[in-house]
Amino acid sequence: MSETKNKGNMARWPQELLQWYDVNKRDLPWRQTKDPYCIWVSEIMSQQTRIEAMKPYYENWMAQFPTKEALAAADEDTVVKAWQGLGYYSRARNLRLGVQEVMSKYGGEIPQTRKEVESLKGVGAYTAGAILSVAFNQREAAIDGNVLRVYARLYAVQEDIMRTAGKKAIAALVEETLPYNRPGDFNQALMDFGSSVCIPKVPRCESCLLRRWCKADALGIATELPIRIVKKAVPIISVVTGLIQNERGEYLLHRRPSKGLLHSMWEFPNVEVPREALVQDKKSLPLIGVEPLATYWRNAGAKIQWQDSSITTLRHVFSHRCWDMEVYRGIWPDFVDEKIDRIEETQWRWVLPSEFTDLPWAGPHGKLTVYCKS
DNA sequence: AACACGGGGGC
DNA sequence: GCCCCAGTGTT
Repeated sequence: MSETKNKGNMARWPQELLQWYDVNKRDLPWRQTKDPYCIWVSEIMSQQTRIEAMKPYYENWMAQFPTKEALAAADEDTVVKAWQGLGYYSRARNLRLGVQEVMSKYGGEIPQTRKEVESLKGVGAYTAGAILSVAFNQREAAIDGNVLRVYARLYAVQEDIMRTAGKKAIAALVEETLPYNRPGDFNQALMDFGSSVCIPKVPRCESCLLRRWCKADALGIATELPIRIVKKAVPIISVVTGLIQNERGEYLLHRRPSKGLLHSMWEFPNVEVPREALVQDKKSLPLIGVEPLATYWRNAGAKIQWQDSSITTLRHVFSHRCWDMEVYRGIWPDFVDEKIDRIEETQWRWVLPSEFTDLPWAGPHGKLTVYCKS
C-alpha cells in the first residue's frame, strides 16, 4: 500500500495523543538522548519490567558501560552482576552479545534496517521497532503489551491478544494509524498512555483523552478487554538447601549451569525435592545437591554436622514455578585433607562471606547470605 | 503454538 | 494474593 493513500485516511486520535504526550510525557533518563545505544539499553531493560524498578539499574548501567564499546569489552559475569535483581538474565547476556555483533559485523555502527536490527541477539520485533523509531526516526511499529491493550480497547478487538490472530489484527491497526511525523514519540506516547490512563485492570476512562474514539468504551466493554488466555498454575517445588561452612569460615557455593533458570549464577548447595517424595532426613538432602562431590566426601570419610532445625523457610515465586525453600546449617568436618582445598572446578567454590557481594546470586540464594557469619 | 525465563509493584 | 508488566529465544 502506498504512503500517500494511507496519509489521507489517517485517524485523528494519534495527533491528539502526541499533543497529550508533549504535556504529560514522563521525564526518563533515556529520553534526554538519541544515542541508539542508550535507547537500545533502555528498551531491553524495560522488557517485562516496570519503569520505576529499572530506572536505577539504567543509571548504574550507563555509569558502568557508558558506550557499546565498553559493554562489548566487559566480561559476562560483570554484566550479569550489573543486572542482578532485574530478572530475565538472558537479556543482559544477549545485550552484550548484541553490541559485540555490532562491533564485529557492522563496523561499530548500529544498523538501521529492521531486518538487521532484529537479527541482533536479544532484539525482537518490538525492540527493533523501538530503536528504529526512537533513535532513527523511522516509521516503524513497536508493539508491546501496552500497545496491544490500548488498541484492543480503542478498536474493540475481541480476539485473544496473546494469539497470532489478535496480534495480527492489532499490527494492521498500528500500521494504519502510526503517524508519519514523530513516529518515535508516538510509540512512546502509547506506552505512557497505556501505563497511566489505559491501564490493565480498571482503565481511567473518565479522564481519557481518547474516549471519543474508543469503541470498547462505546460498547461498555473497556474493562473486559483485552482478551487474553489464562496462564496455567505454576508448579510448587520444595528446595532443601544447606549453608555449609568449613573451619576457615568459608561457605560452599555452586555455580548453576550456563543454560536454564538463573544460568551461571551462584547458589548454596541444594536439592529440589518433588512434592511426592517425602524424605525422613531432610538435612541429608543438600548432600545430594552436591552430587559431583558426594563420592569424594564419603571416600574422605566426611560427615557434615547438620544443625537440628532449619534456619529459615522461604517461598520464592518465579513466573513459571515456585520454590518452597527450607534452609539448614551444616559444618564441614574438621579434619585435615589437602584435597579439600582443591575444589577448583568452576562450578564449586569455597567463598568467604566478605566476598559474597561480588557474586551474581541466583535469586533467593542472595537473601540467604544474611544467615552467614564470618 | 507453547513454553522457558525473574522479580517486583499496583491494586 | 493475583495480575502483569516497554518481550525474546527455543522447541
